[in-house]
Amino acid sequence: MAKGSDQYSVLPVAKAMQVFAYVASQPHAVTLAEVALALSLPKTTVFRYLQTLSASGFFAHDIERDRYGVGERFRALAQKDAVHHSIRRSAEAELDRLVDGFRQTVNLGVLAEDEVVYVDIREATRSQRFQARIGHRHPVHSTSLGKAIAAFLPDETVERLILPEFEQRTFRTLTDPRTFRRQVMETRRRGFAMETGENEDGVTCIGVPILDGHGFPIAAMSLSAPENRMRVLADRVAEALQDAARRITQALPPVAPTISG
Amino acid sequence: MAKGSDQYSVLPVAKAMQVFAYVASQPHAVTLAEVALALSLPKTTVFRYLQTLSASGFFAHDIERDRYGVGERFRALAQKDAVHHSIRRSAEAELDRLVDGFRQTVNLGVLAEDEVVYVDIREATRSQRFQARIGHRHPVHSTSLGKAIAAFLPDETVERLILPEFEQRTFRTLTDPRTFRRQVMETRRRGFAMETGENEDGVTCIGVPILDGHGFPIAAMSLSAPENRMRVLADRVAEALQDAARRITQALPPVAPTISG
DNA sequence: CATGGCGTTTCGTGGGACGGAATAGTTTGC
DNA sequence: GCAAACTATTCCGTCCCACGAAACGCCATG
Repeated sequence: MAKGSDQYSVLPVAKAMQVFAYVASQPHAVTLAEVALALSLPKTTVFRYLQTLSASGFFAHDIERDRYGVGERFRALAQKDAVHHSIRRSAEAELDRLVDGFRQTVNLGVLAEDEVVYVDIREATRSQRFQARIGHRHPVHSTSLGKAIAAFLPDETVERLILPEFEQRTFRTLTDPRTFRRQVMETRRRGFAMETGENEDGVTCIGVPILDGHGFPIAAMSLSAPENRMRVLADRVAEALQDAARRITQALPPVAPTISG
Repeated sequence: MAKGSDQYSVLPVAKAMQVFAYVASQPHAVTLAEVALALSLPKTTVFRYLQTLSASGFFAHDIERDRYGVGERFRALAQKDAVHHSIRRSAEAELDRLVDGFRQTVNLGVLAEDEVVYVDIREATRSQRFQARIGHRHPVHSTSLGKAIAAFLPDETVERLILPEFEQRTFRTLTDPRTFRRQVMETRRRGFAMETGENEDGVTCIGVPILDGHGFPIAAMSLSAPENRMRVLADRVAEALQDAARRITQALPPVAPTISG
């Protein structure tokens, strides 16, 4: 039970987290007095933390019984994190294997707010000048990650992703919705997506979806290489990516419920 | 996004929870600058919160990449809460049904640190003088809840529950380990546990285990009544409890992984 | 070599977190 | 049925420490 006195720790926050941990770990909804006693904190202080945590939706205050429990906001966050975490965790080993095998940059991405978010990136070289960074967002239509995911989404969802104005990121970016639809069909058929300098000049990508147990594309994985390099590697890369994606699907925890759409 | 300025809110805590929510909702590990920008908070402040949350184990600080993500402590809590929550939630309707049907107090309990913890209680009458309260703990050997759970636990675990000195709560409490073992066998055979004034004078209980998909007793449910009342009801109560428990098992989310033993 | 972006550290200030004590409201127990 | 004991809530004065601007140092970038 570290006191959290690490130079920069904010005491109210550290103590509130103690309260948080206690409440979340109990099998039952708790009372103010119980928490104060268990943590040896003044009840006024605990009272304020409970109020604060309830006000922000992390706790639920059952007025009737005057008891505090974990709230839906917390559960929603936990659920979201669990999904993301299991994706990253299951993909780890395969990303390493790919970067070792091809000596090229490998990306893991998910769809969020209709954009591709880079979630993990393994660089082969130090010259990362043109690479994306973790957390960066790129359009769906200009990336192999985006195309790979879109291809395995229900048609309605794909239509929603089609913006009136697709951003022209390079002179090669395909901005015509009809072209996009055709590529989606093509990707769905052959199982992997391609992108040649449409997102970043001189860089080519091959991407594959990562499907959950229900066949839903919860993420995608891509390998990017300079155009001339990729010309040689393409076939082997496509093969390797698809194999890796299959193994990741296997490694995923059984039936991630994905409660909220 | 309520500011959480509800009279008693502690600002540092409220803001730290904003940080918490942001980090947990992102699919990727985040940087200090990203959080500060996203939440429009001064980076010094965010820095301190991230430090505090990392120090307390809720966040994991990846020093290598200087990124913050959700930590294992948080996941463990979330997991624990999810299990407890799903038990309570699945049992709710059945508890109500039982209390309505028999007009007697109904209890829901789980095992924690080798004791029975009351997790939900529905009182039929106002005279709650002798009843347990939510969060209270009673011994395994003197309650029908405890016996019901013990009966469906692996033998090794049952042995661990047997203390050198079983507490004598009433003059009827059975304190002999051999008697306890015999009752456990008996309970396992017939599917429900009985307890007559062994925990509280004049009160008799019948308890049944609530099993998860693997047949593991994750909780138990009991109905308590005055001895003379129970004499009449016993058969019907045992029947009803077992039916209810079966339905709760059905209502439980598919395969609660129960990651940690 | 210069520039910008980042995380870390410092520091002085003032607001607000703190907790004891008083209040109010409810249950317990005789 | 009244007193005692418990609870959650409110009040208030003190003093601490959370705050955030600014400075610093460290890579990367170009």
